[in-house]
Order: sequence, then structure tokens, then C-alpha cells
Amino acid sequence: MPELPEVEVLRRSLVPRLPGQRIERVEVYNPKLREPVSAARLDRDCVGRRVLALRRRAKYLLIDLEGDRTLIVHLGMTGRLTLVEAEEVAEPHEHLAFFLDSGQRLRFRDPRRFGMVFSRPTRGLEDGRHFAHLGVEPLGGDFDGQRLKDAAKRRRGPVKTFLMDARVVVGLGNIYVAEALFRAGIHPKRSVARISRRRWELLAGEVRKVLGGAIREGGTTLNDFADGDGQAGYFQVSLWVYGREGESCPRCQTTIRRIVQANRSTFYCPACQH
DNA sequence: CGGGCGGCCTGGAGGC
DNA sequence: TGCCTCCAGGCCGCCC
Repeated sequence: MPELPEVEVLRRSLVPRLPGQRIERVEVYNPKLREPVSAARLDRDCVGRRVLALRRRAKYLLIDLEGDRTLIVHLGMTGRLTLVEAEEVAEPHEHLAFFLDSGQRLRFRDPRRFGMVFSRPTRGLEDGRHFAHLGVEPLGGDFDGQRLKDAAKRRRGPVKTFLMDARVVVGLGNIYVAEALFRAGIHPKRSVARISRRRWELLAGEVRKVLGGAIREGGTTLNDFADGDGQAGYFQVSLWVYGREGESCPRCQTTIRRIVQANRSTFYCPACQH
């Protein structure tokens, strides 16, 4: 579920409640996530430390702690991070929990276990294995059409997989790429070598708009996504093409198609997108 | 070095 | 009702 907007919505939901809290205990019920969870390392890095700040890089939530440590959470496909009372019964697929001095616990649940939870020194985090290769933040000041055009110079292939490549631009997944391409009127199979300067600018603008809109609407909840309070989002009603194969295009009534690119579904309007 | 593909998991939906 | 197949929001590592 979670692409950039969902992680950002989660971050914002936790900002009023998490900073200032001290982690008193970590419990790991099932360490088998995408990368094995080290309970010992989480203990060492987290217990006794206060949360200082919440940041986001790409689709990673970064929880900065005292003493140069950062707790990193990635939701994978079905991950959920919620703040509940400490004594609340464990959910199915609750794989670990951080018990806080407020009497609450920060619970991580993830049925498919594609998520990740780990800790690292805050300093130098961006040079680590998960972060070093990451490209530009699409909502940051240095993202624009020129940036995309420059990145495209060294590459070939369809624009859809280009936008999904985190080395180019981070945070975009299957949903928002489909939506941004639809709004920009660009065919997902169009080669990056054949996109004009003007259209790169248009695309960059639509990427920002669709992500910004999704954040404002609390993210997209298809099945699993919820923020730190367990609240679902409602941007799914604003999706024009994603998941709408066989329905009619909201702009021109042509039937929306689904194709497969790089083993992922792509939804688009064959009349509006060129 | 870039691009394509398989694999990691579970659960829900739909067909028969 | 039950069984089977397909599909799912991400990411990495391996291969060519």
C-alpha cells in the first residue's frame, strides 16, 4: 500500500504523539521480516532513549532517538505502525512492539512481512545500504522536469519503469505513477528518449500534485493502510485509472486498460495518454 | 552499468 | 462450502 504519501501521512500522525516519549522496552514476537529483525540490536539502540524527531526519506520512516540513533521502519506492502495502549491485546501479525513511558506501545504489524525495522547511527544514515542509491525527493525543492530529463539521458526504456526506479526519484510506486502519467497525458510505454522538455515539466508537476493531493486526503487505503491512529485514507476515490481496468476514462469515456510492465500492472487510458 | 526478472510472504477475490 | 489460481501498494540481488 504504502508509497510516499502513506508514509508521510503516517509520519504526520505520529508527530504530535511520539516525540518526547522514552522507549522502555522492545518486544520482538517474530523476527522474520524481509530482513531479520535483531532484537538485541534494537534493545541496545532504543531502550532508555527518547524520541527526538520523525523524518521521512523515500518510503522509510525515520524515528530519530537520543544518542545518535535512528529507528527505521519500512511498511513494505502491508505494514502498519500504530500507537495503542500498552495492555491492548496483540493483533495477528504483530511482529514487534516498542513500549513507551506514556503507557502506550508502538505496534508493528505486517501480514506479508515485506516490511523492515532496524536501527542505525543517525550520523551517516544516508550513506547506508538502504539509502545511498536513492534519488531525488519528489516534493523537495530540487525536483523538476529538468531533473527528470537529465536522468533520462543515460537511460532507455519506458517512462513508467523509469519513474518507479528509486535511483531516479523516490517514493513513487505503482499507484501514483499510473495516476501521474494519466494526469500528464503520457503513455506508460513511451520511451524516456522521446519525451520533450515541456512534457517532462508537465509530468514533474503532476507527480507533485498527485502526491500532495494524496497526503491531504490521508493517503490511499485499498486494503491495509492506516496512519498511526489507525485511520484509513480516502484518496482511493480520487484514483482515475489505477485499479479501474474496464471502467471508462473519467475524461473521455474510453475503456481503461491494464497491461503488464516489469511484472507489475499498469493502468492507463489508451485515448488520453500518448 | 542499465534493465529485466524472480523471490520473499500471506490473504482476499473470483471461478468452478 | 471448498479448492484452486491469480493478484496485490516494495525492494533487492542476480543475471544478461
